[in-house]
Amino acid sequence: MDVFPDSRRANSWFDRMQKSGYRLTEARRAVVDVIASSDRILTATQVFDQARRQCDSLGLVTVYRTLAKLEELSLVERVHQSEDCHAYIAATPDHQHLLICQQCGRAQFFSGDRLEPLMIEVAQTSGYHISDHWLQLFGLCGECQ
Amino acid sequence: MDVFPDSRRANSWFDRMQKSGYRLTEARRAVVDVIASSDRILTATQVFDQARRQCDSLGLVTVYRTLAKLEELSLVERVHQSEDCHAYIAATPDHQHLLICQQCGRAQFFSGDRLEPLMIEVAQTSGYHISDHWLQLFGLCGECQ
DNA sequence: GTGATTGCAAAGCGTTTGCACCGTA
DNA sequence: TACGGTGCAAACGCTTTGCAATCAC
Repeated sequence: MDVFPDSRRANSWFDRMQKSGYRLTEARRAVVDVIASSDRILTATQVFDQARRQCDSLGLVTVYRTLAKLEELSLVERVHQSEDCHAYIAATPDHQHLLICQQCGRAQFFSGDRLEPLMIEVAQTSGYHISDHWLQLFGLCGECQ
Repeated sequence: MDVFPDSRRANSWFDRMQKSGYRLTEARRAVVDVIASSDRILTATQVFDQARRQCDSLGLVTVYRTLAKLEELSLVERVHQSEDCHAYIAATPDHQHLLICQQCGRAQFFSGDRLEPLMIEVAQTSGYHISDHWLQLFGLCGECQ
């Protein structure tokens, strides 16, 4: 299911964090383990609930602070949906786009959009200088159909 | 700049609201006038500040309630950006995509994406049933470059 | 040892709700 | 006149901050 074996991704994140000067605490390990191994988008509270099984002294505040650091290191990205913009998912190193199951939150990245021609056309007709784009697909995953 | 002359759009919204059983009050007129005539994305507070010039008894609560009704009638849609998901803009009747200036919030819709082939391909490789898509471009408008 | 990290409690922010008064239809 | 709409104040939920205790390095 996951391209990245769970523990391997978590370990690579620990490395990155340590190299960036962050200490490895039990609380951070728990939070990282949860997000790095999840194939679904998760809210801070969902991360908290799951990570608490592994570190029962964990506070919600630490989840927020760890998420902020992971986002800063581009290891995690925030996911926007029409009603809810408070979910997170493990990021891909290259700029890819998300496909999200609206029922269970299972998500995967895809690439291969050919938006360049459209972006050039829109830039010309609008006079805007376009620097970024966002593409996201929504639907139902195999198990939720 | 606007496809739709400001007052004409506002008036068509008043019609729609009245036909849906909503009363036309001074407060609603002020809120509608602001959003219908703006070529920028606006937060509830920005709508409030601008509409208050026209209706000085206006409360922020009424702005939220009016925005909810306009959204329900598909006259207004919520705009998401990476950091901020609290803006609104006059909607287009057909499903189009947004181009937003990251500096001033000026925005315009565009059409002509050719995402069908990509969506079919992603659906096949992922096993998802895709029902919706989101495309948004970000950059700087002519005046902000 | 020392400075980063933690959890708690409290504050902050945008948004929603309860309610009595007001104004449209 | 009836009842939908209003503004105020208070409540709400999520997130951030202040702080003293704790723990990784």
